[in-house]
Amino acid sequence: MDGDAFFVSVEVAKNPGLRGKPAVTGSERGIVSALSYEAKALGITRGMPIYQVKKKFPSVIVLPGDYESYVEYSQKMFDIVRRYTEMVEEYSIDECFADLTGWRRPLKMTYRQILENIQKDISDELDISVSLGLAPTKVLAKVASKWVKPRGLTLIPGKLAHLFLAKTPIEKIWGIGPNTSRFLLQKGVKTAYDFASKDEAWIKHHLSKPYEEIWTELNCEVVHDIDPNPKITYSSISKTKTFHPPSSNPEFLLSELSRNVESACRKARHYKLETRKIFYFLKTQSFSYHKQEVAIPSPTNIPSKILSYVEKDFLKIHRKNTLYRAAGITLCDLIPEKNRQVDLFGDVERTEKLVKIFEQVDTVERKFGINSVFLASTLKAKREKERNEKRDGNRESDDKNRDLLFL
DNA sequence: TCTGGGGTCCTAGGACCC
DNA sequence: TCTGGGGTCCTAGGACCC
Repeated sequence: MDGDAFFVSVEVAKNPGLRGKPAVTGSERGIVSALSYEAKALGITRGMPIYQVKKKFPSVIVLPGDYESYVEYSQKMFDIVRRYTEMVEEYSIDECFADLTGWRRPLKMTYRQILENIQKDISDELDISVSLGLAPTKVLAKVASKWVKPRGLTLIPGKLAHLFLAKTPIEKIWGIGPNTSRFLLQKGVKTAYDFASKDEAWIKHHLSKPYEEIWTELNCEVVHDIDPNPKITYSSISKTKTFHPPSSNPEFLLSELSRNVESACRKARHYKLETRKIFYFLKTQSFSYHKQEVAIPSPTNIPSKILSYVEKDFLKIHRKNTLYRAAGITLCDLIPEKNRQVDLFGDVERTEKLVKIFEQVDTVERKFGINSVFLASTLKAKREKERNEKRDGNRESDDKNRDLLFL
């Protein structure tokens, strides 16, 4: 199941006055995240810069993303699918896989009827539309769900798969990107059918495991099972922010990093994870990265600790007279908090104090909103963000009109 | 397409071990 | 000093997804 122009559909559901109009979301990011079918008809595409949309298509309604609503609708949408089977895997905010095997008899419906009911429930109750595809494997189900959009409902029985695959260009297959498509095209493989009909030895010889698995699934044999377990952990957490205008000011850049570190750590604490290795970078105007990796001696999710490592060799990556457009951080090598080990050479007492302080920060934020407490080193970045929001006329931050506290 | 933000998995090759 | 054979772990980087 795949939501149709999901973010925009939710905006329309929240504000029916938008229905039938060309609209896009993403003004807060500067590029189009999602677009209504009317906007698509005008020639707007995903990823198009917002300023271009405004200039070329002044009639288009440009909206900032409202992630909380999208999550809410997403959950309701998946809960509706769960009325028909518990085997639902939430794949992304607007997509899920569901295993309907064996449910025809208990539900007294054909597979088509089950899909029709899911589609109708979602439409009636949430006022958004989805496209559905039914097939013997995930890779084929993806083909099916994209076959007709919006409000599509496509069944691909294994025996008829070849008919669909013959009409599907190889680059449209889930997991086959531009690079592999180019390679396959050179080898004369143009359609998904060409690919699926190669023999196994050919696939093994030319490609790696993930592509072998796609090949198997295109041939109707299941490799990727449906996993109904909710995601409870991460192997990495990253936060990146592009700012404009670009800057070479080290204090400003550090404060942008500081803000990213804080928000990455907030997420890590929420999932009770600690990092053993961080990776941070500055992105230049020419889209190259000046990056640095640091091993953290004792795992942590405390921003001030991590920041001290960032500050230590920040100057190694920062070059004078270079304009940077973005800064980012990734917490890698995440392990569960309970495995915390004390750093023999670190300041144990201070660390324990910091842990307690940030427990309180989390409590304060739960009560007064995210960013009601932040590091002083983040201040510059905060000011910048507020200026931009004022300029762009976006929704104001939750932390407006509130006393600012910082450590 | 002048270009955001957040992830995952796989492979090759080096270091190191018995 | 020169030699065999087998295995694991880690890291960097590529490719892909939404």
